Amino acid sequence: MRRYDPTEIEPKWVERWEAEGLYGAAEDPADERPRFYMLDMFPYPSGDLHMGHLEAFSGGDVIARYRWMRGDNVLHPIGWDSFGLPAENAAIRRGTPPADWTYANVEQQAESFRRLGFSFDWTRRLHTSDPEYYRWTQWLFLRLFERGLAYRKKAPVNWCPNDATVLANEQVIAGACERCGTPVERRDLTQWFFKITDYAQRLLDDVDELTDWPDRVVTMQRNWVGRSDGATVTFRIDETGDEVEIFTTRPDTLWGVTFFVFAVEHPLVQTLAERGGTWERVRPLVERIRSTAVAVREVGETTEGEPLGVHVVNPVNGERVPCFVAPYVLMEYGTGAIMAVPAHDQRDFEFARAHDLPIRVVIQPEGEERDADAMMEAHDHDGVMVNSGPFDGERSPESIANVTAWLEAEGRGRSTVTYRLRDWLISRQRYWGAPIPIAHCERCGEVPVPDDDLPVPLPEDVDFQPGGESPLARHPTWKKVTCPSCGRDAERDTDTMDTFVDSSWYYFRYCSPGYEDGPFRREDVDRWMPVEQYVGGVEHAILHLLYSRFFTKALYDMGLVGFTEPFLRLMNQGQVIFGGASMSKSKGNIVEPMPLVARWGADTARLMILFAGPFEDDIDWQLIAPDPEKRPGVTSWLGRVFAAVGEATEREKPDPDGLVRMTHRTIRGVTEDLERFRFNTAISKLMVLTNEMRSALDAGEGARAAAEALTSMLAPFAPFAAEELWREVLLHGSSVHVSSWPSYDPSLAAEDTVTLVVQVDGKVRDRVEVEASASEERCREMALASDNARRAIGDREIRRVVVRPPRLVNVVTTS
RNA sequence: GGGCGAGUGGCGGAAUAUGGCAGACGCGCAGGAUUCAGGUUCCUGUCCAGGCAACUGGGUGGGGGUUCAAAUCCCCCCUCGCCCACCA
Repeated sequence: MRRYDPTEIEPKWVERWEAEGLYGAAEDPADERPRFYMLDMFPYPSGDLHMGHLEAFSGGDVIARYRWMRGDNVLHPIGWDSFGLPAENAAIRRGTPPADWTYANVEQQAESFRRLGFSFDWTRRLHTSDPEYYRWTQWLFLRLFERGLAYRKKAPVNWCPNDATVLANEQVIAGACERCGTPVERRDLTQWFFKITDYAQRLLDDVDELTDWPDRVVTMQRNWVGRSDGATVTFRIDETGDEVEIFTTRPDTLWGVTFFVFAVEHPLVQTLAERGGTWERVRPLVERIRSTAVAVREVGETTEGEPLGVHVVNPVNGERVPCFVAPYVLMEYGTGAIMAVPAHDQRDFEFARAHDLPIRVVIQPEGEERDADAMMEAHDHDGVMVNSGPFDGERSPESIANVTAWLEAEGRGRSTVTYRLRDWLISRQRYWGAPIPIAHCERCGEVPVPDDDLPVPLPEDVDFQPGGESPLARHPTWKKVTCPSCGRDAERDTDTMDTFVDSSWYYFRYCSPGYEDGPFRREDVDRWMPVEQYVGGVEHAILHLLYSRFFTKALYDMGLVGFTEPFLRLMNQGQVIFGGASMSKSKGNIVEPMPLVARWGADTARLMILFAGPFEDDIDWQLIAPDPEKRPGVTSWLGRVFAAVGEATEREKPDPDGLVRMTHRTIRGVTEDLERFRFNTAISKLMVLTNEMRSALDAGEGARAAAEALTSMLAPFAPFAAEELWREVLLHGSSVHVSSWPSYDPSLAAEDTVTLVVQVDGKVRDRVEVEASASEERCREMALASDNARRAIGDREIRRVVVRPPRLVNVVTTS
């Protein structure tokens, strides 16, 4: 009999599978198998693989292998999201180029992936930091630029005055620079944006197609786009005659306006304050808020603010109300000015109370009398309009539409839709990213680099130390170019692109690896995509997925692809944590999978993490980690599988009837579980089958058919052990991973006898074996014949007998 | 503040989609066999209380409801987690 020794068998199969080229997706047009694109979110090469990678990629690999065995032509590619800030930080720390650190980590992760036995098609491997990849990132930028979807405008950035450098939000810790601890300031720089807001409505509408995405991700996408329906209303400044627009979702509260508030950045603030004679008091507030870095500006005092000394006239009733400037009004949303209705908006309410401003109730909740003086909080729900001139008595929410229609008819306002979504700021004042392929010419302005000149390469002789401008801007010669349009001296744009741009299209590139005439071939992409199954962390539930959806829609509009949503099904694995907290270097609680693999094998590591619980749930490694001195439970199970399959091959006898039925039931159950990502219960069913085989073998029976089926079903989960058994013990000529998924006979999978539960008044009193086909009448008889049931009934009268054949009978008595 | 999700043995979890035997499967633990010993492997037991047992009673965060029947459906509350948060 063969002992199970993972460290001996696993490296052998890694070599043989690669030599056999087992996992390539077939591009033969005559191949009529259904295509299945199984996409894992590609990793960032920040070191060796961590437990999160193990879980995510193990899940993806199970699906890919299962689909192969179901007869699909599977595309299961791998690549690296290899641009980004950590490489630059490592470069500063170690004084080596970001590329060295990055590609060393990539190689280590690639080696670990191989050792884990993932079924990747390595011929499609990509890295976003390779010139042959970012060439096409730049090409796509230019296509967006041509269509007006990439543009520049001023935007605030986080600035460290000590390092003289721009900081990403993640580099700002508690309002200070993560490197030197200096408080971060705000600066306004000209930045590149993608006009994702043009797609806001489509991004919202099309989530309805994403029926196989987790609900919470769909909800997050919806909330992030954040559509608000309301009205724009124009107010006039009494003292100056300036007109100011506001946006409101509650035009039905217009008669309750008792003051008016501007954002500190609003362009009229200084003029109005000077006119109102308040600039002396307003100025410090404005300057303080304006210089506060974005990453630092938090939810503050709702009541902070200063009067401007001027008034606006309410267009619905001609009332004159005072104007304020306050940080609780944001320039980025709506119009940067609001009408304040303290009776019906909590923030306005708090501000009014703090500044002793009047509060007027104009929406009464049904059947109540609200007294403004007695109110403890705003009433922001539905109700009946009062004190609202012609609209008294109207009920919200219908009143909102009526008031809006009236505003439009009267020319005092218009129906407006506002989105929370902002344009995507894609420029980074950083080195390790794809350079923005634009030249700045004094005469011609922003001039795109011609496609034939792509890629705009990153220079290698660069100073990474912080200070002054970005590393590319400091380079002595790199930025000097001749204008592609007029031929005069011009300068390259020295910003690089957000790494989210790189990751917004990588799944298209996998379809056309090495293609040199574009980012991808349309027929390749239309053949393989949309992605059938996408697997990755929920931390990408918003940005990465939204940006990818935006890219796909933009590419569709350009005629480059034939579909508008990139990912049909999405599955988010849970996080792997330790001791209730996320693993991190600073906490020193990182557990890496590869030492576990070295000791017990990849199959053990994969099974441990997949058996630990539902795929979407978090796993606390501290709770499932075995005693390091002891053999993990799943390893012992594989040992028992080896023993059982080995013994089964030595038997001449056929499988006993009970084992045959169990085998068919297991095939049915595991198949159903795999369709629903229920890896933990699938594995438990395989364990049950193993136990059943053991019993049969111990009873001197055969188990050969069960051994074949078990080995097949084990293949997606423990590919090495299954392959060893398949080829070396069951002696098949080719790999289990290209064999067929076992099928089941429904009549054999059905149970022949079942346990009939006999209840009296809802309490279980007996269990009786009946044939699965037992009739209602037969079940009733069996139940009433039960001694235990009769004893429980006693002398009480039977009022009713509920029969659910063949599983349950409930005898209801008079008690 | 808003949104979403989750609370089941000593532990991870199963049963929740479709109301019908709560605790599958595994870990751990206890006892036994093998072993010089540790580890390995195998067998038995393991929700709580009472009982030698048959069995009886209780039990899925708390409270209420619907139902012959609720871990599962409905309402209220508590706790925890995640996401978004001055969005007018």
